Parts: sequence; structure tokens; C-alpha cells
Amino acid sequence: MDAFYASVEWLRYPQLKGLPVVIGGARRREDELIERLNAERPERTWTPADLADIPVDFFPRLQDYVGRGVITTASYAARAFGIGSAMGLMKAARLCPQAILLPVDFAEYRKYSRAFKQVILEIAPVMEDRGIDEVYIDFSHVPGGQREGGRVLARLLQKSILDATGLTCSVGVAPNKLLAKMASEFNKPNGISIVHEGDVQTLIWPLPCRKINGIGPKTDARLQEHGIHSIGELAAREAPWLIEHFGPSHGAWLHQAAWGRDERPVVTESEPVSMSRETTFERDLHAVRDRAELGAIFTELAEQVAADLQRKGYVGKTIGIKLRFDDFKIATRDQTVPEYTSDARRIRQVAGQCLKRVDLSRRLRLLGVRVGSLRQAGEPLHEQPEAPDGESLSLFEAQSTSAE
DNA sequence: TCTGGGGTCCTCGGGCCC
DNA sequence: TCTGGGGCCCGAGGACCC
Repeated sequence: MDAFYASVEWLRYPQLKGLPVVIGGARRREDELIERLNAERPERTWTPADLADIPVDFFPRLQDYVGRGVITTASYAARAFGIGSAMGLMKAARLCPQAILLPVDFAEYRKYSRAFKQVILEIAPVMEDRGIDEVYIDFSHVPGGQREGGRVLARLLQKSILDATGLTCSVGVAPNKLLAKMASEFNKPNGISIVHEGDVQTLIWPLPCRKINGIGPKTDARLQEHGIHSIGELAAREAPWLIEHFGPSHGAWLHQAAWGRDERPVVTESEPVSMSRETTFERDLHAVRDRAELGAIFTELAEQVAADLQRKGYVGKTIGIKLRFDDFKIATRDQTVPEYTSDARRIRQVAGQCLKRVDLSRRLRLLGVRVGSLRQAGEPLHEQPEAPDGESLSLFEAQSTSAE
């Protein structure tokens, strides 16, 4: 299989190009920026179409932010200060107080995400959705896809996406998904990189292990303990050694990944497994002392999950909660009920039962409600296993069921 | 001045059934 | 009758990703 990996880059405000910009913090809408502009700069009427005209000095700065929150993403200029995704806003403010802080506006991102994927689907229909700004594409059967090793198609995708959305995107081209994802990192933003099977030793092996999609901070730390820092050093370990230290599944995968091997197909359709809502409180809450407040939040979360399920047409039967305590320890509890539901009161009730199974002496920082084991709401039930024919019945069952 | 929200997948242990 | 094993489901936790 030949794979593309494409991810879009977000630059909504051309006037901020080259400046340190971070997106993160409390969830807000761009509309609020427009409202504030109209209130504070009434010399003209501002609309969402005027984003490019907003004066740079009008944007809020990191140093003015108060409260809990993390960086969702950061511009390259901001990264030069050592700022990165998932960093606390307070820490980022120390590194670069003058950085511009933009609100997170997921509704807006989803709009652009859909447009970006629609453009791709029209050109290359075998597309796997990997989140809000990333996709894999199998272009083996796209007409002209092989021209210049994929570069012609990559350029076409970039131009079509830019025309339709105004967004730039980086593309990696490689024999499989693993390498295509790594290739896309080589030339950001708005770049195209092609990695061939024979390039693994020269282009991939010098990289740190963390660059492999699937090696996170924990695995990386364990690898480092064994003196493995680069992908090449990982590739140099024998598979049995990796299996001994990382288990049969993980160890074998590490070995394959280090050699650039990946057989996973591009998956064009998938059903959701669970839906959840969670929230971090402005201050830590105590189960007894803040009972009323917690109860209200709990109910609201259940209502939000229920609304999500109903809007998307799903029902589920595993209902659960997630707690994060003030020491950042996480506890989850869930319970599977006999019937599928998307009813807010039922979800709230079962989630409440789950909550009773947790020691609530510590203060809480986060509360979440989750519904899993989903199926589509309209779908007929397949609860009954298919009646087996006589020969496949087990010895134990044969007597009791054969009469039916 | 730490550390969001919404997901997926994997592992492991326990209980149950055959 | 007792014991053991395999398969499956469930629940809890962990790692990782965008």
C-alpha cells in the first residue's frame, strides 16, 4: 500500500504570521473577540469576515491570562521559546509572556475539518479520518497518483485545500501509514516529503524514538533506561530482547516500527466506541462540602452525553464515571446495564451508582461521565446468538437446547 | 502559579460458564 | 464428585493520540 499522511496547519490571522501565538485556555468562541472589538473599537462594525484586520495589539497576551488551562497548540515562533502542546498556560507565560493567546473554538475547527476532508475525499476517496486535522490516504488507485512518486498528487491536494479553506497542509508520502506520518513531519508547514522503503536507515534511524507514533513518554523513558535513544538504536535490538522487556505484543511492535514496517490498512469507516463529557472545575471540590455544586455539574454532564448520543443517533449500555483527584490520580468506575439507553436520567442514575463505589475523601479536580458499548439507535438488536446447528453445539448444551 | 477534553486500544485480574 | 482449563465478559487502570 502507498499512503499519504496529511495534516492541516491553522493560521486564521495572517497578521499574526511569524509571531509567537498559542491556542488554549478556557473554551471561548471567536465571536467573543468580535463582540469585544465592536465594544472597544466602535469606529467600524466588525464581522467575522474581518479577522485579518484585527490589530495585533488587540489580541490578548499570555501574561494576562489567569486560571487553569493548557496549550492546545502553538505557532512555530512560540515553540522557539520552548512552548509546546499540553503545557500549562502559567508555565508558558513564564517562557514567553508576550505570546498572543487565542481562544479554542472547536465548533469553528470542526467546520474547517469537514471542508478539508471533503476536498480530499473528492480527489482520493480511500481516506482514514485521524482526528480534527489529520488523515491517512491510500492513493494506490488514484489516477495519476504515482506521478513523480506521489508529489504531483500531493501538490494537487495542497492547492485544492488552500483554495477551499485557506489552510495550508503538510503531506508525507511513504509505503505505509507509520512512515507517511513521520515523513509529514520533515517539512512543516506546507511541505511535501517522500520517504521510500530504502530511506529508513538514513532518514528514520537518526530520529529519537518519540517520533514513532505510538511511543509516548512512558515507553520512551523505559527505552532510555536501556540506552536506546534513537530509532536506529531500537532497530539494533533483537526482537526477542524487546519482547522479553516489553511483552510479546508491544515488544514485537517496537521492533517492526523501528524497521519502518507497518501493515495496517487505511480504514475508511469506523463506529464510535464511547462518548463522554468531562470537566475540570475552577477550584477543587469536595464531595460533601460542595455536594450541591457537584451534583449539578454531574447532572449537566449526564445531560450533555445524552444529548450527544441522541444527536448522533447512538445508544449505549456501559455507563461510567471518571474522577481526577487533587493529587491528579484518576479513578474510573463503570457499570453495564441490561438495556441500551441514551436517556439523561438513566445515565445520571447509573453514573450515580458508580460514584458510590469510590472513596471520596480527597477533593476532586475533574468529573466525567461516559457511555460505552454503543450501537446505532435505529439498528435492530442482535442480542440473541445465532442458533447453532446441532454439530457445533457443545457437549454441555446439546441436551437442553436441541428440543427448540 | 503546573498539568484540558474527547477519544482508542491494550492488559490484567476476577467471575462465570461449559 | 472434584479439579482444571479455556473462553468470554466485565471492570479498572494505563498509555497514547489529536
